[in-house]
Amino acid sequence: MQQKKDAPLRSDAQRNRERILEVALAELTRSADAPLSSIAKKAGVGQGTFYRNFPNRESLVLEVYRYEVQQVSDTAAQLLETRAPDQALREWMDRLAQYAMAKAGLADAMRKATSACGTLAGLGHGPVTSAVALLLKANEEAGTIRPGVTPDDFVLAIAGLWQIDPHGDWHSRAGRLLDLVMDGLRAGAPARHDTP
Amino acid sequence: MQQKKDAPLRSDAQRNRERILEVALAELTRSADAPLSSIAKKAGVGQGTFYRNFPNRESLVLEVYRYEVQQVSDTAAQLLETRAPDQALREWMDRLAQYAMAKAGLADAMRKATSACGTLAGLGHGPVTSAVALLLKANEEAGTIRPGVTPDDFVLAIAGLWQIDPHGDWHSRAGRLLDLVMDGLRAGAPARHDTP
DNA sequence: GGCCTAAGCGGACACCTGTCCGCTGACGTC
DNA sequence: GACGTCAGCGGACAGGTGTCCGCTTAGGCC
Repeated sequence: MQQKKDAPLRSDAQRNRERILEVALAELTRSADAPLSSIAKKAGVGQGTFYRNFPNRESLVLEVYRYEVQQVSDTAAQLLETRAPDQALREWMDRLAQYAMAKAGLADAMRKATSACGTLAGLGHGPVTSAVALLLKANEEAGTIRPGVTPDDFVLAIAGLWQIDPHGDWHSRAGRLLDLVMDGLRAGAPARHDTP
Repeated sequence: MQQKKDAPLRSDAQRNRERILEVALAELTRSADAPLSSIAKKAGVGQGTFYRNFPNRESLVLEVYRYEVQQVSDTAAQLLETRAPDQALREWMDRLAQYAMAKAGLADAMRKATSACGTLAGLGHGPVTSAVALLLKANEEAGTIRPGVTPDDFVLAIAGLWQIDPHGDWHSRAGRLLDLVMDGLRAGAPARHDTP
């Protein structure tokens, strides 16, 4: 299906793109701010080729970690199946934080992508947005959060995540932040949240 | 008093610094991402001089807008005199947002400063931190917010502010974010918030 | 198999940030 | 007012991002 967009790629172009991603994964894992030019060189392509495939660092990082991002996004639906909506949401945020901290440079890319087009359109209106929308909808319907919260609101609210230093005690800092956000979302919820 | 730190500056150095700030205000107002090198050139100083005074973009921006930042910070105390603590806090956030949006590049500098040293130490542990601490303390004592919130927590919570595009309808987006944060802070407050 | 053509290549280049270091001139001393 | 010294100067430079454009070559066509 998405072949429609990939098919027109010439075979050598395809190979180049994959080689870049391969090298990028290795280099970015080694150092989150590895020079793009060196990635291009190690992949054996020119600057031009590189930048035609990935106009900037975020787009590269986002693509490199696309699989991971997809996974996190998919988690949303799974959590909703086994948890109360609000617990699912809270837990999903934790996973998101975990990934952001684990994958060097991902948080940064997320941040830039968030502020990119003024809103989270930067994420290509991608899987993350869908996941957030899903979770918010489930919670709104269950009456566990205030009505009317948009994915955009949500992404802004957790923006602090992308600023947390992955070294240091990110876990505690992120936890406090997410608890606070969660409480904010709960405020004004129609349903009493004294779930037994 | 603070002469202690300024006095050792040689007269010509002092003049240079001021000329840089002067030019920077003009250039940054014109375009938030004016090249630092061009600011240096227009101020008639070398790169070295420039960077010795301001090691990076944020430090320049923060200094250029220091007066404004100081003003916002001072507002905290004033608001506390005439408003209930929680209203003072909420209103202060609004002012902060307003300044961040009005002064091109300030938000960016704030963001970088925030994530700089892992925590908000980047702000030089400056007036903003003090203002936040003051507001939080007043609210905690009044029982209008949950106890134990640190300035660091707060700054992380409002991090979304620095991502909002100053064009577009920042006012609405910021308002929604800050309302949410405020509700989050209120959650778990010891006092009923039906202040008469 | 040779040819055509445009998709794709890749390196030179423009521009920016931040560093380094030999030189200069401000200011205390006499 | 001459002088020595070191704080401060400033421009060259290293390194990174992103752009541009003449050349190459994959792949359809005859």
